Amino acid sequence: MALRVYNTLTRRKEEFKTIEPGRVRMYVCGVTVYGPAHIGHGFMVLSFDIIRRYLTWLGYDVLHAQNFTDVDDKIIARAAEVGIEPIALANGYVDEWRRDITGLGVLPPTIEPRATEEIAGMLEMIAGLIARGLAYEAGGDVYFRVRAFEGYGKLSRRSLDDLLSGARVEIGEQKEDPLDFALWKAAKPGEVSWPSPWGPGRPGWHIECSTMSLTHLGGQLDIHGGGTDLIFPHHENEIAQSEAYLGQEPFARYWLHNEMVQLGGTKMSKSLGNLVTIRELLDRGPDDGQIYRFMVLTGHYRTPLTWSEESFEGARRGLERLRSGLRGRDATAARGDGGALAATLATAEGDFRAAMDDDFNTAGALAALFELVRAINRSRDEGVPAADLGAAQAKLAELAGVLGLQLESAGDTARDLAAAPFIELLLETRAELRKAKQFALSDQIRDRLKALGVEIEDGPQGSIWRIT
RNA sequence: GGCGCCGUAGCCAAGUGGUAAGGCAGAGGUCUGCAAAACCUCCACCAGGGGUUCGAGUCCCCUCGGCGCCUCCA
Repeated sequence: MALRVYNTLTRRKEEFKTIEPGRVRMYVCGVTVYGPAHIGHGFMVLSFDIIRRYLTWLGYDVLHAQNFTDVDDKIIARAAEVGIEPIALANGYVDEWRRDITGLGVLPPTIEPRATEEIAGMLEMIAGLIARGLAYEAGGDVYFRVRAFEGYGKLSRRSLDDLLSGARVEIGEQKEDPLDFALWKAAKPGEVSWPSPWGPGRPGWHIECSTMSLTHLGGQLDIHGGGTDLIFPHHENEIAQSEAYLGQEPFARYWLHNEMVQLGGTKMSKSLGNLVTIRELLDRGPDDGQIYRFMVLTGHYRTPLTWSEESFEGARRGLERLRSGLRGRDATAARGDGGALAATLATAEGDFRAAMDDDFNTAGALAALFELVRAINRSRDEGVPAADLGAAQAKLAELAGVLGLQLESAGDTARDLAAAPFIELLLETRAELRKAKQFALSDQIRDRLKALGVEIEDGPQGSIWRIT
């Protein structure tokens, strides 16, 4: 079974084949850093983090570039409001962004280019487009000549006539055609700017992604990702610039787009102001980043995610249940055999992979993991040998890790190692007390340990404990 | 208006044409000194109406409802 991905360009699922064997070049449009990131951005980075992790697990060497747009109209406007330099404002939100996505457990991209550090490459590309007759200078601005690029509209499935009705020309712009878009914008007096052959100015929004993917990923891409709201005009324009400049197509073999997060019936966005920031989410609890990831996993990246406290709480409980599979790793007396468990293990991994191979069907992958959890828990109750149980638990943790879920609590790995023998001692003592029907004392031990963050659960094979 | 997406149980949600995964919540049961957890069992006329087909949640058309994009957007 091979991986199949939904390609926005063709509007169908296609078998995934890389340009270079074993290597994936993936460029994902990042964010404009002029405000705090919200959970819609979180959905985007989580979606592509999961895709990246899965590709890596399949054995691909994944080059993952994700940019920061750190100069544009909104940044300049916001900086003026706050009274600081645009670059300083952008820097602050870049730092905040990195903290936020770390809190979501997202792997840092391989390459994180910033627009302001790539000006030279953009100038070269713009000059090249002018030389090819696909762009022109007008009053210090440079525009892309849309009608000179034959394939314009192929990603968003729009005709030039459709576009014309919605096109608009800002005052002061000297476009040849309303459809043309800016590659370079002349600086207004006092604005942050870079020197160029056409006078001081700054890059247009779209050119940065074309340049950075060319510079850092070497031209043609395997995957180009981003939110659906970027299909038009951003990605359409990137295609025009890149294919015109490179003289080859496709710019990207697979265009992957995540849907939008909904809040209160409409899209969550900065301009509408109806948003929950990632910071707010993470500040609520140390585990809320993982819970949000679980919530994302229960749906699909191409289906809108509706945020509600109710579904978030459902995700919290679901994640807890998934984690129940890792409880009581060493508490099993050898009894029974692990044959059934081993069989489920193989089935579950196969189901997991089949689901993920089908355009990253994470909900289906989770279902396979729950199947495994149930088998593990049943086996633990039955008293399967520790080695069989451990193998199944290791596989569960591995597959969950492919989705970016950390099932072991921090305490399972490091913090409690030193305390473990003492906790075991207390459990043995308590077992004696219970045998002697000294329930007041045994309950006291349970309560006191719980207050210290150690939860005891009595089961048919003895008691197990875990750090909460 | 143009280009698209979606409508599956109280909630979230998957679903290659062959009588519906999974999670949460709920009901009953097992285990247990108690608690918690776990385990077992139960819980869907797939928005509505036509059509194609031996057979449709799945394909086609229409209606109703929700959403996105149409040069700020993840």
